Amino acid sequence: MNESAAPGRVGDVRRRNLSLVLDSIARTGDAKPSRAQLAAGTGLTKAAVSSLVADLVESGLVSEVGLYRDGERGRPGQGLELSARRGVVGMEINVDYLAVGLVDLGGNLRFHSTVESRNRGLAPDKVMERLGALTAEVKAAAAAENIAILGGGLAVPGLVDEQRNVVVSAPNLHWEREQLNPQSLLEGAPLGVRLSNEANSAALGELWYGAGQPDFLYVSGEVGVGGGVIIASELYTGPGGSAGELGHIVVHPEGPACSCGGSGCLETFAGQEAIFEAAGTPAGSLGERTHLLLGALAAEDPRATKAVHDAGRYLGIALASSARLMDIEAVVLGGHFALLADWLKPSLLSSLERYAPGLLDPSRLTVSGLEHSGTLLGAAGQVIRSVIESPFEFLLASKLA
Amino acid sequence: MNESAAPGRVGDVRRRNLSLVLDSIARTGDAKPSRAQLAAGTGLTKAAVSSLVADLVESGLVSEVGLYRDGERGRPGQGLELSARRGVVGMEINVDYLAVGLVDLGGNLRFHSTVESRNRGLAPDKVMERLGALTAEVKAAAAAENIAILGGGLAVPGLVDEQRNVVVSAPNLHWEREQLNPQSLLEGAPLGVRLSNEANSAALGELWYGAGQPDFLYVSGEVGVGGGVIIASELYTGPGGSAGELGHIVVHPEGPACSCGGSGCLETFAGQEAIFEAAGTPAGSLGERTHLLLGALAAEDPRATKAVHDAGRYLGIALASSARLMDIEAVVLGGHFALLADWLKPSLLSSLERYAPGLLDPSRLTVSGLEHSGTLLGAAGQVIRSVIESPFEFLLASKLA
DNA sequence: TCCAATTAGTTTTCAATCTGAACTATATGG
DNA sequence: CCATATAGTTCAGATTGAAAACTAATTGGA
Repeated sequence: MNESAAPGRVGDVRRRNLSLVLDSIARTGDAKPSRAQLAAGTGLTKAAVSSLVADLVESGLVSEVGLYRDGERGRPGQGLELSARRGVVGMEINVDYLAVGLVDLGGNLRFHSTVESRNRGLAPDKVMERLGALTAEVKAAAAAENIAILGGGLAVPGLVDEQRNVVVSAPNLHWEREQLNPQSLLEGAPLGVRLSNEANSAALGELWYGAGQPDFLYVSGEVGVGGGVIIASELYTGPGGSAGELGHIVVHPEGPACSCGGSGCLETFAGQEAIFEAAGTPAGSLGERTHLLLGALAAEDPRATKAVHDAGRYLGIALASSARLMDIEAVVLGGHFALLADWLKPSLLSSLERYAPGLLDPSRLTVSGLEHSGTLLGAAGQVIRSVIESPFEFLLASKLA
Repeated sequence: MNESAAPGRVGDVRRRNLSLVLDSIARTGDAKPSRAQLAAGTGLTKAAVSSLVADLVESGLVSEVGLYRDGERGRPGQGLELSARRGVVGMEINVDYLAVGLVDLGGNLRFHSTVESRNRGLAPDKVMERLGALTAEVKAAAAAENIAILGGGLAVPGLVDEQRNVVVSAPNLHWEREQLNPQSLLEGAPLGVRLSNEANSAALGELWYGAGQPDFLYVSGEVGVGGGVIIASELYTGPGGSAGELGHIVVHPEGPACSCGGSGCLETFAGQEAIFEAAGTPAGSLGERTHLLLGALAAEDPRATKAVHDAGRYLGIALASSARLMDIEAVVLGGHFALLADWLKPSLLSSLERYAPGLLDPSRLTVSGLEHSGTLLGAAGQVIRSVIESPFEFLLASKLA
């Protein structure tokens, strides 16, 4: 007999409805709904909502925030919101910097700190030590604002094994199969720390806290070219968890060799390194080179202009193929593609028009507005969403404690 | 307040468990499980399984098939199976032929008939009329075997709007926005007739009735190059329902114009027409040209060999990009790629190794064994699966009748 | 032949959970 | 100050699966 899914129990109904109510509160956001409004919005009876909300309030996930009035007759409702006294820490390790932030359950970035750190080639232990110093700042800020830290999310620029806390491969950090211990950054946080991929987290940040649309491809141009695929408001990770590798789509059969072992990959035409080299930007720190490149573009330097133009053309080819294959109708540019968007977009759009006419409406090619905090918000948001999607487990744990 | 998902009701538990039990019976297949075995397999109690099975038997979906013995002590169990007296009709409209089949709930193809029909450019009404004549044969066969027809699935080589029964675009039939009335083919069938895409149906047929694996990309080389993406044992259709368009991945930036309006698409290198032309196969019917091409390959004709070799090379590029983007680790070749597999595979594999080394294990590039019946099985299977996934609705309907 | 052992399946009691209706609580406005 | 309106709670009733006790059917050995 094949293994099957778990059987439905009567108690599952409550699990689902707890999540439904919590999600309703989260999505209503600033409007701070009453129990009666939740009943109307979810289709549950007032009786059921009252009982569910009682559990959520008792666990501390939801707070009552005074009476709700809108000038009409009748008894006023009690406004409800996700507790502003519970937070999750977002953390990011990138090639040239470390960043941390504190996000409350409502998705507000309550504290934020970034430090430059040349992490390329540095041992994971060393990087984690530096990150630990930064998280100490977050803990202090949380204590000062009386926010309990429930857990954390740590984003890294590479392929991760979330279950085992292993960075399988982060070529731009020169990390291969590195075992991390992210829990150590937040001892005692009940939900622990979840490791995630930087491009995926940025895509989720964009989904939940940025220009949310249910379906889009997020393109992350950091040192590598990464991508995050959002379908029906969920991250598509593929069977093995590494979907969205836009940087290694083949855009020219006779293209140069790529660090991945293949050849003709998008990254060899549109990665940061490739653009800097084609533009003739001298070696230096990322910040310096970016500054120089933007300056050259502003001065209409022909070499820099052509470099970015070509990158846009090949990015257009990769997006045309991706959009056809995955049926994607919207694209959000992040990372250095966001910085270069003004110079990149014309050739990108004309390339899309040449290789997949009519497929992608130009108005649906947008630039991320979250900048670097998108990754932090997404990394923390994954933990927040996991609570919203299964609050029952959280209630159990908080009842025991 | 945002619209939310439907609230959980106590009755949902039974919906889910009915499906769980039915699915368990379906997956156990020829082993014909007893109630006690189902209880062990699903995690439900014997009492619950008995009650659920009683409903399923009453509705006619499940039959008891005598006592189950395996030489051990104790009371023998009643074997259960999906009823062999209920069936679904699979139907296929393709460029050069029409096909119908009768599939019982257990997935057995009980009757099968194909006729040549040059449908390219023919009006949908005319084609549906011919198909109607063919379905009459199926109805007669079903009556003779005392099988009640529950519904049907109709696969066409194009993009469909399943909800509205519209063929949005089937370039190889020269159909654009054609409204069909598939229900008319099976008047009175309680589940109606579901319209679907041919490549997607073939992929699902492969999943359910062929070399089932939970994750793979099915490549359908009919007149166009189509694809079906199976992730976690489900068809991935994308937000708009048209994912898997492998034929229009850009494999060469300077490639020729494609019928889709783009250029450099895989279809211009590896579509049937492109291969026939490159191989120098003279014009004629599909059957004749295929026969000639296979003959030329067997005779090691250099032009034919090179044509197929090149097609394999570009197919490899498309698969490398797809595998990277969607994290796919297995590929099943169908349609004319299955026929050409012996000559295609070498260049395809070396191309994969060049553009995405190590990504796809050569042993996971396989050829479909279902041949043309895969599409029929998949088209019918979608209706069968819809019953297995929500039997509650079916029970309700059969109780009213 | 007959009974202990074993396995299949049913019946009964109980707890969880939602619905629906009746009820209480708290506001507005004439 | 009371009619009206809206928010929220309480309680009986229905559905459902779990758990345990029960009945049914078969084998094998005394």
